[in-house]
Amino acid sequence: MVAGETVLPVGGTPRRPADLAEAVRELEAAERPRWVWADTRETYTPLLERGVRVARCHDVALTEGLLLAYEGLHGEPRSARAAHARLRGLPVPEEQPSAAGTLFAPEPPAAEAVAEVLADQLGRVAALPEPGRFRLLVAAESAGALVAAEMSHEGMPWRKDVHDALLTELLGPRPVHGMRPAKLQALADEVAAAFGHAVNPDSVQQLVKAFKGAGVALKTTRSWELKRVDHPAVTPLLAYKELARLFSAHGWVWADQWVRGGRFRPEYVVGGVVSGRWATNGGGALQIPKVMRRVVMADDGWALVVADAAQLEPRVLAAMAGDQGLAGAAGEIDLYAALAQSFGGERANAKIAMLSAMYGGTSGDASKLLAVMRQRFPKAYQFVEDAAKAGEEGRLVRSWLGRTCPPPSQRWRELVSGPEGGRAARDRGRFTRNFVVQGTAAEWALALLAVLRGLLPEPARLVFFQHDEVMVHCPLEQADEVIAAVSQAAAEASRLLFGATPVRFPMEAVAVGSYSDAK
DNA sequence: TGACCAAGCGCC
DNA sequence: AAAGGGCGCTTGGTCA
Repeated sequence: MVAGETVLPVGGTPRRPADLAEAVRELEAAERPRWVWADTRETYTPLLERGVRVARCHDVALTEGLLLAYEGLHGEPRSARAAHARLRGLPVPEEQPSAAGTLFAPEPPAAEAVAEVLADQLGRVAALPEPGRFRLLVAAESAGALVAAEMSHEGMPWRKDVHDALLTELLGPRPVHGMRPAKLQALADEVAAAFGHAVNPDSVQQLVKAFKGAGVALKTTRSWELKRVDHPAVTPLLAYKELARLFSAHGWVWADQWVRGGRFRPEYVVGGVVSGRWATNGGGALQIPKVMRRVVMADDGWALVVADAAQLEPRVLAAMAGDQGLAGAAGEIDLYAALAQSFGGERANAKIAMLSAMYGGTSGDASKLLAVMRQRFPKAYQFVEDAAKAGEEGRLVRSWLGRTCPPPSQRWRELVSGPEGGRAARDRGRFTRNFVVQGTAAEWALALLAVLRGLLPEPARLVFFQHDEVMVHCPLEQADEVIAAVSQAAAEASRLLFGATPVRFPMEAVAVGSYSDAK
């Protein structure tokens, strides 16, 4: 083991065994400790490659990030090295943007340094007003890091042959490098023909110019704006845009880069979004077009169990705000239907009211419906209004477990006191209004993942997670057990976050052969 | 040539 | 079904 490698069980002595993976395997089997390490992906991935899995960990860097954000220091370097330097009053090293981009990765911090930072972190958590909630957040975030590393290792089943057939059907056969596929080229030619001259449909400038020449003034070439234009180029152009995106973002080149051995292996970035949602680094795993779902197929004799949390955000709001009326509606499977009677019997209006409250919408009937919401569900209404007000005033807001939004930038402070200040304030108000809901929904989903991971029978594996949706790949005969595990995990996640609440969090799972059959 | 930005659109 | 917030990614285009 390299000197300075940092793996230690909580309460134990730092260990530097000759064979790290074997040592972890043995200790895990004997004691099931909560492993502490500087960075889960770095340390856990090599363990997974040796077939070693662990149940629990404490990720020092992720925890530091959560604590710094809580302390109003969002964006400060959060690595274990940086945390240790801060603790010792030494100069804090710059955050490495990405290990891949650097020739010489910084030396990992010594186990003793990690132990010091851990002790400091536990102390900072204990001093918080709600230490129990924050501990749950730290545990969930760390469990998420385990899941992320495991999902990258396992990969999502991806049938390259089906993918190729789909692309060929939609675009024509794979073209030689640098050329457009036949159907894409045909659409580009149609666009050009409609204008009577050559136009590159990928160039905004050329398109705006061409439309101008045809007597059509466009502000943008967004598809919703094009749809309102009466010109023969519009239909082929819209078709072109849709297919061009498939070709460039999820086409053959993408597959060559990201799909190996029948698996798509993206790198997930835990806590990559300020609200606590995950991001991905390359591969666009969270933006797989719906039309491509048919390419995700279970292995022979296996099934995909797919589940998404229904109407998660309004349920989260109902539980957080402690609004009795709303919580009652959130006790039903269809929350919006249960709200309909409060909004003139219109389910659609109930939905607009809820979404406008959570996102700060103002369009159409929103203000009228919000007035109803304010009167019928005052605590829920007040909850998001308070979050918005805090944001507008430059204050911080926190999720249910304590994830904290970034403070306003210096630029924002300048803007707010200027002539356009109202706009900037309202923008931040919408952000913080949404943050408290989206952030809490994200931590509910993390808790679900953490629990579900522990309930899955061997050899079932989590293979995909997208904000409020999970996918498990398992042998056919385990499908029923996995489906039950999903709803059990949803119930447990709800209990962990909110204790006894009338709010239900339905998560109905289905077993399918192909992802496209899940909805 | 590479770095950077804006537009546009995919997902939740 | 919208509305809103959050992202990643590709292309074209500009600038040094």
